[in-house]
Amino acid sequence: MAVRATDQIIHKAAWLYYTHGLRQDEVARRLEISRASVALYLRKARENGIVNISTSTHLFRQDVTARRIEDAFGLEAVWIVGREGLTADPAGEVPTLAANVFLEMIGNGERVGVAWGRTVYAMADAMSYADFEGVTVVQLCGNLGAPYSYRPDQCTMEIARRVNAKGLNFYAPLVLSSDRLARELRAEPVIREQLDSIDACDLALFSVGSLDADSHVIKCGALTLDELSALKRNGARGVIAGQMIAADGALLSCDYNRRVISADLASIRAIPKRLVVAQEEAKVAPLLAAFAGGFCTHLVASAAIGERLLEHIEAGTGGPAAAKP
Amino acid sequence: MAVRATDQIIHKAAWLYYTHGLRQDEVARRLEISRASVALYLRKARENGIVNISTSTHLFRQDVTARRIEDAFGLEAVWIVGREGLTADPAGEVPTLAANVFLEMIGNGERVGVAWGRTVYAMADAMSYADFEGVTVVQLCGNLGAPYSYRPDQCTMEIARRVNAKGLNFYAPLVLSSDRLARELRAEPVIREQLDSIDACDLALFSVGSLDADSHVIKCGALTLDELSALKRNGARGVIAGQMIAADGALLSCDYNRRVISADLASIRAIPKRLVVAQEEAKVAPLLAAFAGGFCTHLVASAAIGERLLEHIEAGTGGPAAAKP
DNA sequence: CATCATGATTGACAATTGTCAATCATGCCC
DNA sequence: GGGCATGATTGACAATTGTCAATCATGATG
Repeated sequence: MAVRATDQIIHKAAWLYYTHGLRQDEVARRLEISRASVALYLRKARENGIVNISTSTHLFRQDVTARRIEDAFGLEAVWIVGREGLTADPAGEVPTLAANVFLEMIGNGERVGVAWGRTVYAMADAMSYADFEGVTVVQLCGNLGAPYSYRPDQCTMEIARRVNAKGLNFYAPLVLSSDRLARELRAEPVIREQLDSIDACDLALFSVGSLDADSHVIKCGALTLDELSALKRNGARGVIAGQMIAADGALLSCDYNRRVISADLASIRAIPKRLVVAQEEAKVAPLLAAFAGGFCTHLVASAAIGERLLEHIEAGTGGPAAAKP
Repeated sequence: MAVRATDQIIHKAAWLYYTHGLRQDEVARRLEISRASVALYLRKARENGIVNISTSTHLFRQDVTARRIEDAFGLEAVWIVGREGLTADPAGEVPTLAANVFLEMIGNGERVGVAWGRTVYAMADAMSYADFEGVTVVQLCGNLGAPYSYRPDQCTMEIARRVNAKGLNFYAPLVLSSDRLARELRAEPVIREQLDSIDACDLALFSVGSLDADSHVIKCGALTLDELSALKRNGARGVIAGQMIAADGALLSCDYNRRVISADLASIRAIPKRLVVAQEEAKVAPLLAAFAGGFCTHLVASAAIGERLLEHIEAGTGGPAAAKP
C-alpha cells in the first residue's frame, strides 16, 4: 500500500518510541510536534499495525492436555485455553487465543485460506492489526445469499484488512438448488480459477461445523432441520468449509455436498498448515471426524473440548488416532 | 524451554494486559497480587520476549534510494536508514534497523546462519528478545583465538539467546597457519558436520568486510597489513564470512583462503534468504563484489552507502547488475 | 533456634501517558 | 471573499504506570 505523508511521521514517532525507547516528550521534541500529537500518533501506529504488540501463546501449549492431544492425534501443535477463564469474557478467550496463534502462523508473502463460522468471525474481530507484506487471504467457500451476519466474504475481507493483505473473495452461493447448476458454476472460469488458487495456500483457517439444531448450517439457512436429520442418518458427522464429512473424515456422498460450491477437500488437505478452532462442546464429534480425515495440523480449543478429547483418548480404542501407534 | 511456575503468572499478566487490554489494576485484582507486581511482571515479560513489541520496518523500504538499489542489483528487499538520523545515536541506527529486519525475517522452526563483525555484534546488542520456537542459530565461520571482543561464537550465542534459539557453535580457528592443517581440520567429523549443516539454513546474516588498514580482518589479527596489501594486489575486494572475494564475487584463489575454516561460499549462496548489513562507506566496494557474487538477497544499509550505490548505478556500465536488463 | 542473606512483594509517590474540549488550519461551496 | 465543515493539533488535566525504599517470606547456616 502506498505511504501517505502522514504515515511517515507516525512511523517515525513509533520507531523512536518503541524501538529506541524514547519518552513521548522526547519524541515530541525531536519531531517538533506536541506531546499530545505523539500520543495520538502512537495510538494510530498500534491501530494500523505499524507497531505490533503480541503476547506469546506458548503458555497455552504447555498445558498437559494440549500435549496429550497432540500426541494422540498426531497434530503439530495444540493450544488449550485455561479452565479458570482469565478474563471477564470467557466466551472471547478461544477466538482471542486463536487470533494470536493465527497471526503467529502467518509469514510474509504467504497465501492464507479462510472458511467461516461464528468462531472465525469472532477471531477476525479479536485480531489485532499487523502489517504483513505480500499476504493474500482467499475465501475457501461460497457465500450465503441471506443477510446473515457472518458471511464468508466478510470473514475473508475483515481478516485481510487486519493483516494488511489482499483479499480474494469469490462470489458464488455456498449451496445451489441443483447439482447441475453447481457443476456449471464451478466450471465458470472466474470460479474455477479461485478454487484452483486454493491449492497454493500455505495456511488454512477454519472451524468445524456441528450438526445440532442450532448449528451454523441450519442458522444460515443452508439446510432445513429435516434435511439435516436425513444427512445425519446417512452418516454426516461434521461440516468443513460447508461440506458434510463422515466419521472417517471422508466427503459424504450426498446430494447436498454435490450442490455446494467450496474448496475441494483434497485441496484443503494439501495446504501445509491447517489451523482448526473449536469452542463449544458440540464440536467434539465433528472434530474427531476432522482429525480422522487429516484436516487438521494445528488446533485451538476450549478447556471443555480438551477434556472431552482426553476422555476419548483414554477410552482407548475409539479414535481413529488410536490406530496410530 | 521448560516453564517455571513463576513464568506462568508473568505470562498471565502479559496476556491480560497486552492481549485483552485490561489495566494494570484490573490485572492485579484478577490475579490477586499488587499492581506494583503487575508492573514488574510486565517488564519481565517484555524483557524475556513473552511480549513482543516490534515496529514495522516498511518505512525504510519506501525510501526511493532503496527501491532503485533493489531494481539495479536484483535484490529482494533493501532498507536504507534515513539521512537525518532520527536518534541521538546515529551510529546505532543501522544495527537497530537491521536487528528488526532480521527478526521479521526469521520464522519458527528455521535455521539461521550468522557470521560476525562489528556490525553483526552491534545488531545482536540492539536486538530485542523474541520467543521463537524451534529456531537454531549456526555459526558460519571459525573463531579467532585472540581475546578480541567480537568473536563469532559470541555473536552466534548472543543472537541465539535473544531469539530463544539453540546455538550451534563450532570451535575451530578461523585461520590456520597451513593449508594442510586447515584441510585436515575441515575433514574432522565434528567440524565437517557443522559445515554441512549450513546447507540447511533458511536465513543467513552477515556483513561484508572491507580491506582497509582498520578493517576487521586486520584488527582481529587474521592478517597483517603486508599480507592484506598483497591480497589486494591479487584482486581481493571484500571479505565474506572470513573469506576473500574478488570484484566478480568469486572466491579469490589464494593461500589465505585455503587456510580459512568457514562456510563454503556455495553453501552460503544456497541459503534462500541472505541478509547483508553494511554501515560504513568503506563497505561500498566489498558490497558491489558481494552483489556480483550473488551473496545478497536482502540489504540493510546506511544512507551514505545508499548514495554511493546510487552513484554507481547512475555511472551506468559499472555494476554487474547493469548487465541485467 | 536465632541470624542472616536473598529475593519477592508491596504501598506510596513521582513520572509518564491518555483524553478531550478548545483552537487552528484547510479546503469547499455559495 | 465569507461562511462553514472537516480534520489536525494542542494545552491542561486526569488517569495510568514506573519506581523504590520498606517489608515480608524463604531457606541456608552457625
